[in-house]
Parts: sequence; structure tokens; C-alpha cells
Amino acid sequence: VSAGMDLALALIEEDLGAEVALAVARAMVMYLRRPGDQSQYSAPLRLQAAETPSVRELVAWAAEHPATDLSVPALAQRVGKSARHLTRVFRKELGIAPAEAIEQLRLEAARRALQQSAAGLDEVAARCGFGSAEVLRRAFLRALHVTPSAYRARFSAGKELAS
DNA sequence: AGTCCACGCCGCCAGG
DNA sequence: CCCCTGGCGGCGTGGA
Repeated sequence: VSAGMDLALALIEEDLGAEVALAVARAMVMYLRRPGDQSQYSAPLRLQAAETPSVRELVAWAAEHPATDLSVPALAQRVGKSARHLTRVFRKELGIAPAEAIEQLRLEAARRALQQSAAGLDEVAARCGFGSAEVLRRAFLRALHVTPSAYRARFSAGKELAS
């Protein structure tokens, strides 16, 4: 089962047969609830393995609009449910709370922006929904244990240096 | 370095 | 009885 899921997620990661792979991953969603962080797979795809369609769509939409208001009340209103219920469903299906999921989505967006663009940290922060470069920096340190600039430098220096 | 405040989480209870 | 849903209150966390 674990191997199957790894395969599925690998397929997703390679963007090959993503639809089938996502279906498999979705069926095995319970195995996605692991305690540790640092999954080798991207947060947007992993979080879109939710069973409930509304949650899945909400995550997908949020991943595409990281700079908008993604507060819990705002998310709840978007799907027509209460904040309480949304929190409960996130916990049940994804193993994490809404705010944490949003944080992961934004972090992922920032990672991509740092790698694929030359935008300044202020702009990266703004585009990815972080209030400021400082907020972005703190989030990076918390989740990845590196500063945004250090993260970017790692890639401009060459991937062989990344661990 | 310390304080304050807004936000978010979740246990619990109630109603459908 | 079970599941879904929402409100409330206390508590923890992190940004200002």
C-alpha cells in the first residue's frame, strides 16, 4: 500500500497520469496523515487528496490564489459552512487545521517564486499572501529552517549543493 | 525583552 | 442511535 501510494504520488509529481494517480492517492488518504513534516511531495497536490469535493476544490482554489484573504472565516464562507465545521473536516481528512494547510500552500508558492523568478522578497511575500518580507522570513524559518534568501541562493548555486 | 491583541484551534454541548 | 452541523468558551500562538 505504501509503495502504491509512493508510486501514485511520484506520478503526480511527474505530472504523468495525474488524474489516476490522484484518485489512488485520495483512496489512500488516511496514509497521508503522518506526524512529521517535510514531505517530499508538494503541499498543493498532497492536500488535494481530500475526500470531500468542496474541501478538495477549496484547496485547489486557494493554491491558485495565495494572495487573497484565506482566513478561516473567509474559507468557510466560500464553501458555505461554518468555521467550526471546516476546521473539523480539515482535521479529519487532511490531519491538519485550515490555517496550517493555507500556510503550506503559501510556502509552496513562495518556494516556486524564489526559484523561478528574480522578484524581490517584498514582492514574493505579497504575491504569496504573506503580509511582509518579515512574515515570509519567519514562516520559512519555522517550516524549512532557512531564510528565503538562503533558500534561493541554494538553487542559484546549483542543485547538487542541496541536501 | 516584555506586553498586548487578534486569530485560530478544539473540546464540549445542542439541534437537526 | 448515529452522523452532520454550528455556536461558545478557554487556551495557545504569533505578529505588532
